[in-house]
Amino acid sequence: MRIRRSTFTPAPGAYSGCERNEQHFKRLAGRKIKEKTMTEKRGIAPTERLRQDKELKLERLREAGINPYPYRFDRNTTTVECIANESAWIEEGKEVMLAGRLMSQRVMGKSCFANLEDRDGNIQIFLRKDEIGEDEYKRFAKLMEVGDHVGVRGVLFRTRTDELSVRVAEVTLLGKSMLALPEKHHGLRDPELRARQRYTDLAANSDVRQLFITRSRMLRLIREFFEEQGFLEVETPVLQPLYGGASARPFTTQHNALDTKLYMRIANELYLKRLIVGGLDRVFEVAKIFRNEGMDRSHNPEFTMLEAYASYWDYNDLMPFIEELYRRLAVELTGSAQIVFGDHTIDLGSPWERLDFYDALEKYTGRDLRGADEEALAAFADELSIDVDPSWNRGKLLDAIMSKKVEPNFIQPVFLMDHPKEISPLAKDHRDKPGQVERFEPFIATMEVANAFSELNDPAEQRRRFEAQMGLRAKGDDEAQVMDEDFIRALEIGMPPTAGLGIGIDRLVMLLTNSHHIREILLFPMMRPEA
RNA sequence: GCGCCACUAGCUCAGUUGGCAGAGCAUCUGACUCUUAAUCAGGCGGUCCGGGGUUCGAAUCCCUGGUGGCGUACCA
Repeated sequence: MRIRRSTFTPAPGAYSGCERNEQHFKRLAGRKIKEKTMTEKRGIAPTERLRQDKELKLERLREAGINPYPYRFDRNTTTVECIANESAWIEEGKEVMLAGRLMSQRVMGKSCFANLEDRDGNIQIFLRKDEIGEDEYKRFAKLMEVGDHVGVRGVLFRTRTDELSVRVAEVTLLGKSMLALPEKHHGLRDPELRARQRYTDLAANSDVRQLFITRSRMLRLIREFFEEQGFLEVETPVLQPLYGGASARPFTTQHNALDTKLYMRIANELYLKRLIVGGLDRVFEVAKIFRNEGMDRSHNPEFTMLEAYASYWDYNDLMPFIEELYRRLAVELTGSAQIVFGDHTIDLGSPWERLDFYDALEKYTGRDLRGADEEALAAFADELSIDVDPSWNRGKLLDAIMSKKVEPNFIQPVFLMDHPKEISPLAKDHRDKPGQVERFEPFIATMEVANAFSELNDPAEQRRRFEAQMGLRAKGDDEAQVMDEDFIRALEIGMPPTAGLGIGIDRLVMLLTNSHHIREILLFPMMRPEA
């Protein structure tokens, strides 16, 4: 903890019993001694002074018989409802009871303006000494301050400068703030502090609250969409004895009672397909996924992925399905199927381009790689100044060339289709294209936003694919998938033709909120622990 | 991982060639009954990220450690 840079040190005893905070207070205590000696010459340190001011206010409130942390408040409306019903409520003289955080306070002798902010909005409140009484007025002006939670009772009116306001008859302190809120004009900017202290970020920056409200609405719309189409929402294990369904390194953990190693899931694919085998027909899950890999602007070690499986569909059914879903989300959340992302305007409305994997490579590299063998691909990758790992096979090489030379061109939505079999161990062979599978990945703004295929349901073929993966693993590819005998048994029980889909929820939120870092759209992104 | 950049008051930021550490907001005191980044007057507030070095003198130059940002690599 870099104490010097942090205003937001909790009150001693506030979280007693928490080891981290005990350490924290030890440091604070050490610091106080140091500052006391400084006080003699230079006065009191700002964090200490702010705390002392606030503690004095608390004490005075208690002396006046006010509980600074009361139990509840009966609000009968919100700021947004006040704005929406303004004229009717002014006319009928409706008494409104609002609760929120005090975000500004302008005291002018015997009258005072302030702003009250709740989750969705902000409204000005107005207090006069001769209307609420001297004691209550003084308490509000002197002992309540920006950051405090307050409740007010009053009526709506328009000020002389024509701003909708609440003429307050009674003000109630609902929760005293003991630490200063960030500067009111600029808010909290430091990206590290914003992520580490999301509570402060949310309190200080209303646009951040709006973004996470949008994320929540998006998830609700997605659930509605899948349910309309007859999908059943299910839950599958996070802790798994075998991990599978994707190529990635897992987090490992230990179950004490079973004395066994467990993995945090890197995908839920194999479990959802077991449910299709069992006859649940159409299922989906909004799943927290964990991958033990690097972090950057579009990767967090834990992230949210939606996976869905539909019996009797193939991957051709999923393309219009995804187009419709994304278009609807854009329209509902941004008001238009044309969304702005950075410098680009992206059209989610019209049918998306469909591009065969090898055609895409040819289009952007000028080379037809369909028949190219491993050696030729390695040479070509080298030519394109791609760092080639000698352990890479044909599939990895193709994938690397695709990532480096082709994907950066995918600004407008495109379905990249029919991937090489080598990099798709769970997808069904393409019905017409030997060596390729029935798979597609939609790209938008160069981000891979989903992954879908006609699911492989032939148990013998699935076994051969797993065996090929195990071969890669033996050669040192620690992302290769592992054999799952129980999954093979499930396929032997019998899986109908099925189409499967995975959607990266976080990336979709980034797209629809024009956010360019995953940290911006996760409430609590992974951060290095505070030292 | 690697490369480049940043770190100054609680917050947002200035700080010239190496020469006394600055502003706004917040906080405190006073004035003010329609303000709204309220205003006006006055006051308090600093481990210039930590450690080491060069120098008469370091926020500033050098070395080193920490944290973060951007780019790059693997991945969704």
